[in-house]
Amino acid sequence: MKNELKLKEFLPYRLSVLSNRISRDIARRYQERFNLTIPQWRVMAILGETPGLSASQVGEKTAMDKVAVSRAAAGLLAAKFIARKTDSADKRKVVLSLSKKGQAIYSQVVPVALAYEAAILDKLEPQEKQNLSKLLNRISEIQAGIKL
Amino acid sequence: MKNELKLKEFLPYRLSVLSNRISRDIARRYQERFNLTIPQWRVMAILGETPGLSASQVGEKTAMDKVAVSRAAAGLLAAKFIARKTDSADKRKVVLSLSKKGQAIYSQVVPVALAYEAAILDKLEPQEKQNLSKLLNRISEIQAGIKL
DNA sequence: ACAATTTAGTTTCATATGTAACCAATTGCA
DNA sequence: TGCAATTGGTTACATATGAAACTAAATTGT
Repeated sequence: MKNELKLKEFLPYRLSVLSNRISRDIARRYQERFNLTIPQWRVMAILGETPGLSASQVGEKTAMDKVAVSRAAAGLLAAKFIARKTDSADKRKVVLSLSKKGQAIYSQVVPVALAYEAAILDKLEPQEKQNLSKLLNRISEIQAGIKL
Repeated sequence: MKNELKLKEFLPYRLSVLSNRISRDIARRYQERFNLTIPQWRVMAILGETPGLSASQVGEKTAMDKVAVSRAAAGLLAAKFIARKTDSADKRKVVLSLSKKGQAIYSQVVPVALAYEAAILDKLEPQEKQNLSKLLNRISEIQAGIKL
């Protein structure tokens, strides 16, 4: 059993540093070109995939808590990138979808996002990409199973 | 060329969600048991490995910016977990090292950190662990090379 | 030797984020 | 029914974080 800690080799640290670098990098692109924060973009991304979700469904799909969704939606609404109407069947719910304007932005942002991802993935072998994807899934499952 | 975005399959998103879950999980442990934030723990971790670093050296090694280091150090100093003295040769510099008390905490936190990591790594095959490590290094290098 | 620049670190201010309190609508069930 | 508990969402407050201004010390160039 190892009993010494080397930060550079510590998995949570390595993941965190890598992920934060990538997120900052992407955040800057979204910010500069489209004036979107990451949470805002996530909400748009999920609405672009699946329009007409309620705020809480957006939360589930994006792994954002409801406050974050609410705030992102408020910003997107102010920019008129999304529309928001209360569900007629359940008046607590709020149904979100991209506006015309939002769709236009969405279709501009998607290529930027995919290009960034491709800048990384294109340098990996097919086999490596597959390993990566499997490992991320495996680790996510394992993590979800860790008891406090 | 792919022209559609599925958030669940988007590498930066997957990395970010996984990394944030792990960080939150660990942060809670450090917080509850030792009253340490993640930046504070990182500073302690690096000082535990390499005592006597200056604040900026700590920043380099931990991938924290100087403001974060300064704040973490202030908190650790208040808790008397580290000592801080200005370098006699260069009086701008501040040399940090764990105090007795800090060392005691350090030796308690290390096993918690390693246990968390082991909870994940022990479920992977040796081959998978190796792949994971290589992939993280590869992607970090690739990321560092992406031009804005 | 000394003004201009750079470096180390801290402080300030503005923004982001998380937790908890809150409001309103719905559901459960006595 | 009718009222307690739950759910969806927003608001308020307290803390965290990042960018930029600032202070002090060291270095550079003349």
